[in-house]
Amino acid sequence: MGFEFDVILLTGLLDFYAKVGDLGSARKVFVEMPERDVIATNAMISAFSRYGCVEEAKQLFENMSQRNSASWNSLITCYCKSSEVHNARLIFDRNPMKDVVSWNAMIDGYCKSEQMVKADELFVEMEFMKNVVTWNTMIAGYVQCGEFVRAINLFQRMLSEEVKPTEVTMVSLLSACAHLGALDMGEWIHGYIRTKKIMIDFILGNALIDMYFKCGNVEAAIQVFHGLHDRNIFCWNSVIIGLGMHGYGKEAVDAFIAMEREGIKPDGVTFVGLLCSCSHSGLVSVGRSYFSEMKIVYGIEPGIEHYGCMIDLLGRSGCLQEALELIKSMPMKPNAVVWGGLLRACHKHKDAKLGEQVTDNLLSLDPHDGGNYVFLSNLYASLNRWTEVDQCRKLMIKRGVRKTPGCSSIEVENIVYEFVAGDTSRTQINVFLDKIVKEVQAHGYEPDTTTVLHDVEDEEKESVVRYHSERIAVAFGLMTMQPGRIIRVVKNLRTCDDCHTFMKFISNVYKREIIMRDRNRFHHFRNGYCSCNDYW
DNA sequence: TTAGGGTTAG
Repeated sequence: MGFEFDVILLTGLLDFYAKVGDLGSARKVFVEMPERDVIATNAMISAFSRYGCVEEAKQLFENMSQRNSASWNSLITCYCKSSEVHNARLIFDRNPMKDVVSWNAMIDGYCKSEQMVKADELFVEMEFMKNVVTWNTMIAGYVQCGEFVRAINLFQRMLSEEVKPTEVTMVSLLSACAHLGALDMGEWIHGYIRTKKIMIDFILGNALIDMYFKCGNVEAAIQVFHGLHDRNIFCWNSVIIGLGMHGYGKEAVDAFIAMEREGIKPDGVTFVGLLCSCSHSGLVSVGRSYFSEMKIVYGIEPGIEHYGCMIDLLGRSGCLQEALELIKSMPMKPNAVVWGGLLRACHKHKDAKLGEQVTDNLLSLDPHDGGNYVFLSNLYASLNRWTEVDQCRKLMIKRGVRKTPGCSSIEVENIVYEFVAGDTSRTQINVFLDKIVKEVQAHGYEPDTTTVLHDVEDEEKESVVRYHSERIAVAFGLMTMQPGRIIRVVKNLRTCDDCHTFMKFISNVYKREIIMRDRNRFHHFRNGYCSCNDYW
């Protein structure tokens, strides 16, 4: 009795040390235990696994005279966590007492290393052994790999096989909806959570808030936030980031103040959200002062991402020199994002001299990002420097750099439709789009010729800009959606000036609200105006 | 003692 009690107690202590980050003490407890049973040894293996000490875990495992299934599973997890999926598989295959946990651990290992084909092979092989964790692992895996539609499809299969989803399932699905901008689907999941009375904890609450913001429904996001019993730093951060990306800079700052009042300490992510919010709303002095307070008042050392926000904030508002000085004063080496922010600012404020200087740095750091070349090319184009535009294009061809194709999606009746720039195969939509162009031209819209070079590497420049993906998506929305319904479009890149103007005209001429999420932020078009005040 | 979920800069 005494021995058992000791072992259980000491194992608990070992586990406690491991979980609070003190591997040394955990190991000491283990070594000094008078006797060690399987459970204690498994706990030690898990502790090693937590800290990536694969060799120690393996040694301990190999020396065990007796093992239970948890021993095998702990080692599988250990290899997976250290990205040694191949070794995990060797243990998995050797394991004589495979249970559902072994399979799930192995599937998760494949998911985390983005080997979804292998994960799916095991998933299929499991047949009736699958439990809800298996399904959750696969769904989360697809989300982590960016295969959002697959994740949703798998969920539908899960329902058809009558497996009862859990709050974990919901979190992954909401994350998929947030990425896709699939509001209808997100709302359906919220409804499902309510009818099935699924507990809304921190994580699920945060997933809902994030989904509503990223799908363009600010009010619903705020409502969920206020409905939560408890809010942790993730929830506050999502609110600050969400408000900022919709252009509610002042409200984001207010949220930050409210958060402090509630006694929650901001972290690095909070400041990314806060500075970014200031940047989108042109709150230059507020942003400057929060940046300077970060370390002194809040004890948070600014990271490269915070410098990135500041350079964007300063550059966008026209303080190009100050932005450059800040880059020079950074304690770390500036990366492509930092230089990219300044390049965009040079483009906006038509400073070709600084733009060239910045580009040298940028292209040496990130020679394969097509977007950078496009931006430089646009900068030259806006200054009528066509020789340089041409050189830029040739350089891209020489280096084999391709611009990411523009892609927009729109959700109609629960189905997400995707459109790619320059797609002229959908004749009906394009005919309709041409009609829209004529209509808004009659109301004063003039196509901006400088953005014709937005897609420098494409031969069919004309048709590409005429059929930028967001235009096709909006045309499709106007064709298929009931009058008065908000058109919501998600684009993978930043929208160009010309499309931005075009959307403003449509919102006025067709009396339609358009909410567009681009790579950077949200644009709410209504009555000929955009919520970003043309500042983006 | 073993498996699944959340926020972040161009």
